[in-house]
Amino acid sequence: MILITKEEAKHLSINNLKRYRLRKMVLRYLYEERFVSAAEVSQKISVSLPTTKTLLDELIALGAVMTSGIGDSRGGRKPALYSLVAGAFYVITIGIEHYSAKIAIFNSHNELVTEVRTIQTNVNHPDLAEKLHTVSMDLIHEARIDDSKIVAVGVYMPGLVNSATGINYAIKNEAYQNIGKTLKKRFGKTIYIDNDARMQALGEFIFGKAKDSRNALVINWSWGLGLGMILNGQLYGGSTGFAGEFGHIKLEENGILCYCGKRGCLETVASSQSILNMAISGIENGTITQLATPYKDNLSSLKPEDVVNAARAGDEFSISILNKVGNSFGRGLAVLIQLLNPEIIVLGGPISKAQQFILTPIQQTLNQDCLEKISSIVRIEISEIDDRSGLLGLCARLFQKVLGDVTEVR
Amino acid sequence: MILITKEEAKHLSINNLKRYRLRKMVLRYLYEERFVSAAEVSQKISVSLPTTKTLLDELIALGAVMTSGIGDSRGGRKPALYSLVAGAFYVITIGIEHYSAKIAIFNSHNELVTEVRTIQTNVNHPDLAEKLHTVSMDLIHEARIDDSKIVAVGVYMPGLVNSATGINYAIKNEAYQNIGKTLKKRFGKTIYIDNDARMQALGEFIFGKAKDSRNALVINWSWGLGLGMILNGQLYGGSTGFAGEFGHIKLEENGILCYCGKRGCLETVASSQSILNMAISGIENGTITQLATPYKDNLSSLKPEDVVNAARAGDEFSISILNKVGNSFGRGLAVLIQLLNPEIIVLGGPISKAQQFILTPIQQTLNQDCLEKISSIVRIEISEIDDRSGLLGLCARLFQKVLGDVTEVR
DNA sequence: CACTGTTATTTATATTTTTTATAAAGGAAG
DNA sequence: CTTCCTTTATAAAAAATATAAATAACAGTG
Repeated sequence: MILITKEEAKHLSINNLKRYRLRKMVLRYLYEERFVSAAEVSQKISVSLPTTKTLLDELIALGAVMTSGIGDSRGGRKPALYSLVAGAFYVITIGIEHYSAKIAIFNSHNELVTEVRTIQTNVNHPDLAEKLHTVSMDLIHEARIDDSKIVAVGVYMPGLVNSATGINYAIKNEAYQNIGKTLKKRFGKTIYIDNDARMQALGEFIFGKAKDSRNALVINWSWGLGLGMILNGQLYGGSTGFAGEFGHIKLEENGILCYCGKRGCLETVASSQSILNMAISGIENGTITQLATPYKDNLSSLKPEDVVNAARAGDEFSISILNKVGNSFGRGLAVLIQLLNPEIIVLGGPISKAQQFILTPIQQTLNQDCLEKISSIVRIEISEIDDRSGLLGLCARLFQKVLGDVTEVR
Repeated sequence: MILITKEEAKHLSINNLKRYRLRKMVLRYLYEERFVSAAEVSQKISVSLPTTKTLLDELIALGAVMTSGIGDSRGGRKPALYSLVAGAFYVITIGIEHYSAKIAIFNSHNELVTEVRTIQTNVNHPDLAEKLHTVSMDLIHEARIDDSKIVAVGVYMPGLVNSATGINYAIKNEAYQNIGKTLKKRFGKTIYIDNDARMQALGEFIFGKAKDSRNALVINWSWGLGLGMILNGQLYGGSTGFAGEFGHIKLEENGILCYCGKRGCLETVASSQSILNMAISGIENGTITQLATPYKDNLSSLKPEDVVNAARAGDEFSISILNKVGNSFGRGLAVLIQLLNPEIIVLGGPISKAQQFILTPIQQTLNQDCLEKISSIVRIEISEIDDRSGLLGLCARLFQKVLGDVTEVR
């Protein structure tokens, strides 16, 4: 076995432990950099070139690494390049959403090796874990993957998820609070569970707009306001994994009642639902708008996206709604910026697709509410990968766990 | 030299680099643990006992480490204990406050080896750097410290300090925006500059109430509201060192005008100044209060501490003021808790000394504004070391820098 | 107080790694 | 096309490190 558990690693002799750690460092570096020369690896892991070579040779013998051509030189002999074998390791990623779940398998080049299969279900489904396992097995067989090469299974889900324990405290059904335990039994692999917004944030950090930003905030702007944070280059989850409850910070003393039971939560004035509420009451009151004709007698089919599209088509009423919502959202964002001084904020979800109709009012509010020195350095951008950032983030997180966290390695 | 610069380390051969890193790891471990056996060191640095022994012997020969007695055993031969020599390294810590500066020197046991000398001055003093240097030199001589054993000089100051560059963007005077540069010239040592609230947070994290809490918030509750954050066990400064502007988050849409130019900042309703304002207007309006007699004709000498003391003596009016301020503060704190899910919040500064008179209204507001799952796990405590947490934090930070950040060491 | 079990320390040997030297491969300049 | 320089690759010598075995120190027990 190339990778072993922490428990097994404890029983290794000093020499074997060193070897194992070096191997993991090499694998981690190859995972992150794709094509590297032996000299670069040697530099990175602070080990002489001959030993680096034997390490690489061992990994080649184990089938995890391969040589792939020769690189460019800046004056001397061209180096042989090494890379991870794409099929050396696989991870299964599962994204649980409100009424559906996505399942997909990635290889060690972060490439999808299966379709993203979507199943209709919900968090309280009686045999969710079993269903997820069955579908995963189907995918493994279809893609003809050797089961032993699956190194980890990851799940993201909404709610208050403590990734250290895998327990979701927002779910009433006790059996599914701790779905990790059930999955562990079924899969017999390393299981990792985290919150959906956090995995999206990691996806943006590694593959998206927040790449290379050590301090980034990613907000999924939809029915709720999911916030994932990258702080000091690390995913931040808080002491019990509940960090990022951006939608339920209270900005109005006597605001609208939120479904969480509190009053004046940001979600009550800056979510998809608030957009719908405003649109519906406007249509009912006979406001002139493009939305009136198609939806007047069919209010229940009105979706937030429709308001966004109408705004893009020039509908003044829709623009004013987005303006209001943007201002409210901006007030919350200003708080975040003052507290965390991020260098980038990435917005995802349907509302973010309103582009300038939403960015302009946000910026307006930030100018009002923030210290100039702090707000002037932050970039606000719209995600380009928010349909898959969660699964990608999960994929990256799993490989981080399996190949060693940068922060873990001593 | 036991410690060298990063630049020098780059020119080391692989073997010497390894040796150097191991030495630093040993020193760091001894700095953190005080008394350890060779076996423990060996474990910690993943190196065999014989080599650990030679490492320790070398460090003893260099005068940085000494044996100090023997430890307890659980059945076998008692181990020889090793510890850092107290006088092996020293750091100079400088705390710049609004109208004064504190200077003190600590040894590698985090012990003060001089008095804490206070000089009257302010950030815009024409020759602040020179004065600080002169006083430091006096202290060095008085304590008979060998100058070569001073390994770093640290400064904390209020404002928007970027600790990576040492520049303070809140100070108008350009020459003193970058006091680090001037100090570097004078001292010729590693200079570290950071924000006051952050250093207090680190002090609490390492020596105070937040010890062993990986996610802690420390608030200095005084004229301003200084926030320092420990997230994932690391000090958090944001992308440009401006994180923690808790006092200037906007919670009231049309609130009081703040000196920062914005309206409705938390500081306008939850700082020392707001306590004074309420007390003064109450006294002027003839409210019955213990404060009336001593201060009626002498309002300018009224201090926030007086209100706190009156409350403790049972003065209803003062209690009601603290109640209001506690509620306002609680609203801000609720936002912090929802976003960051800390396990402890440590309050320092004069207002925090009001104990239950302020904790009760805070808790009340938290119950209203927070999700129960998040607020129920957070402990709110009053600092016991807030008169010296800043210098202590700075001392720890300097040794972290010099002996290698845990996160830096690979 | 001798005996046994346990842990710490030291020494000798075996193993691993680095260093140094040398060869091979390629680029740049004349 | 040759020479010189730089970089990579490999082999052999030298140094550093780990392992294992031996010794020392101590606690508990009969």
